[in-house]
Amino acid sequence: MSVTIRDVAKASGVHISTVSRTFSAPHLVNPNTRSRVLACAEQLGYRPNRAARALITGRTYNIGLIVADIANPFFPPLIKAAESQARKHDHHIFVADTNEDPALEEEVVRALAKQVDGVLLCSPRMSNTLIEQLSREVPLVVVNRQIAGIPAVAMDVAGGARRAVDHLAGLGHRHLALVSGPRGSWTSREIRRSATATARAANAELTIIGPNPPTEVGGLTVAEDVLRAGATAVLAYNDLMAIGLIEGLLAAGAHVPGDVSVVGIDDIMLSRLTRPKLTTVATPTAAAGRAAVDMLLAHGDDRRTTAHVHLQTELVIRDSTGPGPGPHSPADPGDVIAPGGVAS
Amino acid sequence: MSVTIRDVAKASGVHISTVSRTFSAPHLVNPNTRSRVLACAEQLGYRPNRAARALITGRTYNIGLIVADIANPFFPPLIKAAESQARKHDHHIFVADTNEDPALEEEVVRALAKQVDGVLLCSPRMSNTLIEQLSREVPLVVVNRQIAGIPAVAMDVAGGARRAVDHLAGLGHRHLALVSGPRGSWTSREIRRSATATARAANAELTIIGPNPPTEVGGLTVAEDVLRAGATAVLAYNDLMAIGLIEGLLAAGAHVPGDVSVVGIDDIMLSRLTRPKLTTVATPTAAAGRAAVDMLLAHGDDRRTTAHVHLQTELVIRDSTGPGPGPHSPADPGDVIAPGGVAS
DNA sequence: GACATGTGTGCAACCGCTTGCATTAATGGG
DNA sequence: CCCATTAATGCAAGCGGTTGCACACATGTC
Repeated sequence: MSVTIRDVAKASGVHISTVSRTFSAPHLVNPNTRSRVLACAEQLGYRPNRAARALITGRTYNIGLIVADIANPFFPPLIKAAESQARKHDHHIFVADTNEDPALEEEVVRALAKQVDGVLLCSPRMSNTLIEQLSREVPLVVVNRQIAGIPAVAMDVAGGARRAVDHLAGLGHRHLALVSGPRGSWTSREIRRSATATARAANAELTIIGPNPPTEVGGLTVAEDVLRAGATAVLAYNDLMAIGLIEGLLAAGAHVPGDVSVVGIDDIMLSRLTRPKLTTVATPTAAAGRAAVDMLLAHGDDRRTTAHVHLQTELVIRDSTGPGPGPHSPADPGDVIAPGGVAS
Repeated sequence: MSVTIRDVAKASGVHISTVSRTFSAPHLVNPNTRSRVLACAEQLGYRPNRAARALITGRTYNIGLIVADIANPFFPPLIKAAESQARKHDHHIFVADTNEDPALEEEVVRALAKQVDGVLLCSPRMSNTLIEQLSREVPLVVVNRQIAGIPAVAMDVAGGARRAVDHLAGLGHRHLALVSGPRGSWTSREIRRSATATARAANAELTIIGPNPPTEVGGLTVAEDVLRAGATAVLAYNDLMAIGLIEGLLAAGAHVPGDVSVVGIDDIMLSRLTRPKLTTVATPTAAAGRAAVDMLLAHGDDRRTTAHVHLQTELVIRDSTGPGPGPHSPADPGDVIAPGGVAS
């Protein structure tokens, strides 16, 4: 069927081991022989079988990339960057979608383990202990998570959340809401921790709503909760939820940012295109994808140090945030702040 | 390092071939032996090495999925559906991004060929002859392309384009523009063919602008061309371009749909969220992903018939299209149709 | 009781490739 | 001219599995 090393050996009149060396250790073969072998290989269309090679070398030149939801716009830029970086190093990537299901994550890591040199676990939902255990079976790099002893690339969402809350408080909002993300998300915990501390420092009230599925629908369905809580500004776990939330608020008759300000996180492409344009915390997803691949591939060289890469985030102020009720025009209890009939 | 079939054999006191059969032909081994082997395997954490198995069986249980641009919102739902469907059949998928580069497509197919049972070529940009050639090296299914002898799943974009043009003509637009997609795209050719024929039948003028990169920027940059051409309605190759185009039109001072109506194709998630909401031709991307995987996996059974699956599209009318100048208020040559100072 | 039949297991070759070791030829030094 | 080096290649084992074949044993049949 397919052309193997034996065919090339036969065609060029050398032993298969010489053909093998021509490709994997060229300096060991005589230049003349080498070029003859290469010519034959070229002519026959020979391509080394990586799986066969991996069997003996232990290196597959494959990487596993596991994400919670491919269709979540946060991930495609990360996947794209990782794939591109991987191919620069002659690696291919398996992509698996775990549907936000921790059990599926474990299953997929194990299923992939034998065919990859390592796995990138992006925003994993499983427990730290399980991740530690898996990392003994296959090299792991986690993205958006921090676990002692596991190489990681994390984005500074805590700093982003702090700046977002400060921004809102600075606009005069005294009652904030945090629409949190899915259970098991390290990012969500970080945001919550940072937002809580920052709100307290700014002397603002913070209502936490969640956990919620990190989707547009997840945001849409909490619009009522936000209004009922009387918050005039909201930080959402991600842009998708923020956008859904805005839809929900508008549907309920509340204006954005007139009645309620909304900040998202991620700065997905979408966020520049909705109306109002979304104020959000930009996360460097492409850089994270590249960095994660680099760490995974470098990891073999130096098992002693487990690096933790930290990437900065940035608050991008657009049109979904505006001044709050402020001290001089306080929203009295009982005031209707939206045609939806919700009291602040 | 890793636990192999030999470890299990030793632990359960049988020959490796019996262990092998326990997993790949259970009916051939005595129930008692089988359960003993399974118990040992379980206890040792044994997992068959698929690459090793593939070496001898020729089945890798992997699929290659090649797309032009992962970050293009059209693809993620397709990838997600394909991945999910593949895993239902116990297959894993490699994802490769070719950056709209035909040469890279060829390279990637060849690089992946040995490690997969087949490749899904989504919206390929390379030539038919090259695809035919590659399909002799590895089972191929093409998505959004039709080539005799190659299994394909195609969406009825021609029908979609027809309905879109009819919609616009029906609104009274006499001068349409088609913002076409990238060179090498079958979809783009289909749209062009269908739009041209439909416009002629409707007795409307059609200006073709392109080829263009199928991105938001690609749409944005042709806004001026559209205005200069004097078209009052536009069909874009995809939603991303349509959205970029709308941005460009608004920036140039033209109203949408007041001055120019815009129709996209794909109905990506984004299109419901922009303002104005985009009128578009919805394509069944998830269904396409599933169907493509099914065809690839079924293909082995029945090499004689090369199926071509055809999926319907649907015109979704939202807010980016409106009445044209109509017969009673024609836009005279010289009329300024937009503050941008463009004559129709 | 001889014989075909079937069941469960072991043996060994093999998938495509790598690699330690042995072998041979060429080279240089004394 | 002999010996130690070095360079280039061949040989064969083995990576983790699968599978055709042979074998041993238990059954059922007449």
